[in-house]
Amino acid sequence: MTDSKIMFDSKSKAKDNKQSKQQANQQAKQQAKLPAKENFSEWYHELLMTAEVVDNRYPVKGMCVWFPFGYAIKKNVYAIIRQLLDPDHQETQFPLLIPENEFMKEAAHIKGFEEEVYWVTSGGTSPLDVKLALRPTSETAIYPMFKVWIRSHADLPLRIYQIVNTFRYETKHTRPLIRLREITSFKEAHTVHATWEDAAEQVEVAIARYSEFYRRLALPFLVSRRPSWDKFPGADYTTAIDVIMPDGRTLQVGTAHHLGSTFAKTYEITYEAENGEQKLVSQTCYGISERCIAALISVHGDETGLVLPWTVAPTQVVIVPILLGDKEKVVAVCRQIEKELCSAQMRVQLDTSDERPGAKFYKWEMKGVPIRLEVGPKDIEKGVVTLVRRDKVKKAVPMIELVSAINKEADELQTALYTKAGNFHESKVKEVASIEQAKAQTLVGVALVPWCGEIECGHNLEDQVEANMLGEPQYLNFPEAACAVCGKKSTGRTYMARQY
RNA sequence: GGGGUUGUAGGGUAGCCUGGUCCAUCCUACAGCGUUCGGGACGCUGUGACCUGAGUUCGAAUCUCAGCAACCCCA
Repeated sequence: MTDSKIMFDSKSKAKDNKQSKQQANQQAKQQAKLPAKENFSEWYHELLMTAEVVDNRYPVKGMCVWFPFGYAIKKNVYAIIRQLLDPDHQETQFPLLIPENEFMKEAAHIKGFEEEVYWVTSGGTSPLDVKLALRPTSETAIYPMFKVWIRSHADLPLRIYQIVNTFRYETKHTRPLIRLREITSFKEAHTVHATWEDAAEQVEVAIARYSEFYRRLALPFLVSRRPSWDKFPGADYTTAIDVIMPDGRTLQVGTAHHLGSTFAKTYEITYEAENGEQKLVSQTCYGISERCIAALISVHGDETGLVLPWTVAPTQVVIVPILLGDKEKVVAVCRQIEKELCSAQMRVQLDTSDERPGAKFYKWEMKGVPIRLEVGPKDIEKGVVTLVRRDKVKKAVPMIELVSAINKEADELQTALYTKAGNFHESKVKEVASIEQAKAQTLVGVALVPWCGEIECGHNLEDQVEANMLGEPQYLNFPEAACAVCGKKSTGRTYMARQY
């Protein structure tokens, strides 16, 4: 009797357990989805981990580990940069360590970086005679060599670039890929020219290349001339590219600096002109870092995970077999398709793991794979493949036209991504007339504010609007309007935003 | 630069307030076996954690201090 009671009890308990387990299961599945993108910060951090882009658990502040998958994205993205620069730039590599005496030569430059430099002060147990800086950027490493390399006008223009890690002791809050103490993938180009005008032209070339780069990533951006108080330390002027993030703040994802002859004077970089005269060179430098990946991920991603453009996706097509009926035949057909797509130069993955199809769908959507193919008995019977784009467009395509159909869908996906991103971008930039309007707009996006160009008015704007000035929009013309501070009429404008 | 919150298996969590019930809960992930497979399968078995250091105490995941790290808000 007691036995039966115990049995009853344990049985009902087991039933309760099962129910609560199912509930917990459902809950866990809900939680497995990413947080809403409106909650940008949380969404961003979780996506980086779940999609395996970077691992922020490395035990040094501001330093991340690239997961192999994230690294694969990075390689593909940087392949585009290389492709755009290689025709007239030479890739090179300079040392990480810079001797203190070289680093300390250029006063304006030092002032901009001195609080952010890591120093190597000893070798083993012996203190170093000359301290060594970990490059926060490489001007002071490269330019002493330029002095040695450049002799005559025939050596100019000189254009080099390197993709290296740099170190900055950031005191502000660090964020994966956005604000790091070790920037792992700083692409810095350095060019040397005979005249100031040639260098100015090179800045335009740089911006054009970067524009093309971001177009290929389907990312809309703003180009602006940074205000004088926010230019690169030692530069004549700085032109920058910013992307608007989902929360309306802007991320600086590219800069091009006209260095004039500031560094040329300091490092005595001169050339012999055709008339035999020794002249100072004019220089530029321009850079892009892994922030471009942060922008890529943030702008295109959604609550299901990454959304990657075709050109940079580590896996472009995933094939998911639906193992029903004649399983061996399904797998055989999948292998055939895999082979065909590989020979069409696509990055293909056939997922034969023993998860169920649904689980695979979620997994590869998290990874941002542009195109998924589902192949099951029904498809085979009809001679088709079920094709699903990452933006959820789904159709059956005949097996014989598969390669061309995929190429077409990849193109359309790219267009769709760009359109979507473009609409978002447009919706986030607004012309305003007053400080109050600018203040309201910068809480949600970017304000385009009339500005006479006076430094005093500029500082005033930043103080009163409580946002940063990105600077004057480039390649755009505006009608006359009254400066939001002093009321003076001009055609000048500035973008204002809260910046990352 | 200023303020705040937090640190428990690979990830997410319960326990902390009020020290002993905890060789630490649950979900997920992972490993093995079997049954499954057109949108996150199930059963059985198994692996895995109290950030670091010092202190208080008979006794610390729990209290105190410091360090390291992460996140949020403001400038």
